[in-house]
Amino acid sequence: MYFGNDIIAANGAASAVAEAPVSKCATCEIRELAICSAMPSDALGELHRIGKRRMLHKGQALVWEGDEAPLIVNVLSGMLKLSSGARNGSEQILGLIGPGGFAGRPQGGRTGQTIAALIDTEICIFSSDRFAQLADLHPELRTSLLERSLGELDRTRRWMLLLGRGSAAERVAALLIDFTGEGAGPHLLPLSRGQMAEFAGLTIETVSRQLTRLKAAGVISLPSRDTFELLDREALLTIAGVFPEHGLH
Amino acid sequence: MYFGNDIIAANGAASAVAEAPVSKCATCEIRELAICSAMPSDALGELHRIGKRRMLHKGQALVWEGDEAPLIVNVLSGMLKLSSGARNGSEQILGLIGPGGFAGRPQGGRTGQTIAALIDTEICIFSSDRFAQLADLHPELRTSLLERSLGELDRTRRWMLLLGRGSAAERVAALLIDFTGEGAGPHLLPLSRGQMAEFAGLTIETVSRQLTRLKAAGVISLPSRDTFELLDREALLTIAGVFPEHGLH
DNA sequence: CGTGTCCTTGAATGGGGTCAACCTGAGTGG
DNA sequence: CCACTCAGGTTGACCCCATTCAAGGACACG
Repeated sequence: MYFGNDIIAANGAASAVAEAPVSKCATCEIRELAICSAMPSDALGELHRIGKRRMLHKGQALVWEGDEAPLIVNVLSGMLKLSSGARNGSEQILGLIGPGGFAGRPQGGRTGQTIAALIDTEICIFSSDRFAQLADLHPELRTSLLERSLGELDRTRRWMLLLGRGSAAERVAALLIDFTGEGAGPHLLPLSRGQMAEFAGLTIETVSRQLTRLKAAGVISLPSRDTFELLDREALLTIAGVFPEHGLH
Repeated sequence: MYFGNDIIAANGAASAVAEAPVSKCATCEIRELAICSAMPSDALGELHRIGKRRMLHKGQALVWEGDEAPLIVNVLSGMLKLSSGARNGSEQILGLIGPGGFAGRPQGGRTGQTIAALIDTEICIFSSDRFAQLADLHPELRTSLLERSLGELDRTRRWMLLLGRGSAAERVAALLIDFTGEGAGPHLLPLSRGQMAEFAGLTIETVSRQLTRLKAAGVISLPSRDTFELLDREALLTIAGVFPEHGLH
C-alpha cells in the first residue's frame, strides 16, 4: 500500500485540509473543461452553494474502498487515482482522473474503489443528493455527466484490452505513449515505478526492466528518476503496436 | 476470430434478418428492465416510432470495430458481446450485455469495439440522433442511461482488477460465480470455452485445464459440454477469493 | 462413416513473478 | 562537510504459471 494513514474523511469536520465554499465558479480555471461547462453562466451560483472546494495532498485518500460515499468529485488540478486492492496486498489502479474529470457515485451507494490523490490535487465536492436535485433542474448536467461516463467507459475498456492481452513491453510502451502529449523533449513521468506497475498490472521490477530495455534500445532516455525523453516515437508505437490508441486516462 | 462473415450492416436494407418497427413497447417483455422503463407510459409511442426491433442470430455482428456507428442498442433477450481484437489475432471480450442492457454511442462517433451476438438475441435499435432528440424532451431517458453507464463502468472496473491481478484459477472461478445466479442445481454455461477465454484474458487450453482442476477438486461437475453444477460454493468463492463480487456483466 | 468443431490432455517453453542484493539520491543530524 | 538513514529504483538468479505446440477424444452433422 502506498499511501499512509493520513486519510481524511469525506465529510471530516476537523481535517487539516483547506476547505471553502466554491467561490468563483465563473472564473474557475477549468470552467470550460469540467461538467460545470454544461451549466449556463447564470445558474453557476447554484453550483457554488452545493459545492465545496478542497485541496487533497499527495497520497491522501478521499474515499475508501467499501465506503458509503454519496458524493461527486470534480478535479480542478492535479490527478486522482481510482484503485482497488486484491486481498493479497497488490493493488490495481482502475483509472486516473485529471483536470476536468469527475469521479464518484451520482446515485450514492457503496464504492468498491478507493479515490486518492497521486499528487496535490484541487477538487470540488458535491453531495450526490444535492447534485441530483440540481440536475433535475438543469438536465444539461446529466447530459454532460453521461458524456463523460461514456468516454471513461471507453478508455477503461481500452485499457482492459491491454490488461487482458498485452505483454509487459506493450503495457509499458502504451503507458509512455499516454504520458507523451504531443511535443518532443523531456516529459514528466507523473507516476512512480510502483504506480506504473499498479496501473499496468505488473510488478515494480518488471516495469523497471522494461524501461531499461527501452533505454538500451535507444527508444527513450531516462535523464532522471521522474523524467523521460522520447527518442524514437515510431519504435515506441511499434512496441505498443497492438494498442496504439491514446487517451488511457 | 469466432464469428464468420455473416455480418449484417447496421442499416442494411436487404438483410435476411427480421426487422419491424417496435410494435409493442407497452407490452414489451423487458418494459421494466430497459432504459424504456424510465419513460412514462404515455410517451412510449414516441419510442415506437424511432426504434427498430431486430433479431440478431448467434455470431452475427451488429457493429464492427472501427465503424462509424451512431446508434444505441437495447437488448430484449439473449446476449451481446462487446469485444476488441489485438492485431496478433487474439480477441478480448470487454463486456457482456444481457436483457435490459444497452450498448452504443449516444453521441455517435467511431467505435473501437465490435458488437456481436453470443446467442440469438432480440434487440431494439435507435439512431443516436433521434434518441438524443427524444431524450431532450424526456430527460429521464438520459438519467436512466447515465445510471446504466455508471453501473457498467463499475462492473468493467471490477473485471479489470481481475485481468490485472487475478490468476487463471481466480479468473475462471469468478466467471463461474458470475454464471451462477442464486439457485443450486445445474447451470448453463452461456459461453463456450473459447469465449470464456476471450473474456478472462486466457487461452482456451488454460480455461479447460482450470475447469478440469475444479472438477477434480470436487468443486463443480461438468455433466455436459455446456452445463456445470456447483457442488461446493464455499470452495469456489475461496478460489475466486480476492474477487468475490458478483455482477461482472 | 467421414468431416468438422469444440474440447481435453500432454510436454516443452518462456515471460513475468519472487526473492534478494545492491545502487542512487535526498534528507538529516552530528 | 561527512556519515547515516531511508525510500525508491535497478539488477540478477531462480522458479512457476500460463502459453504454445501438438496430438487425440467427444459429439453433431451430412
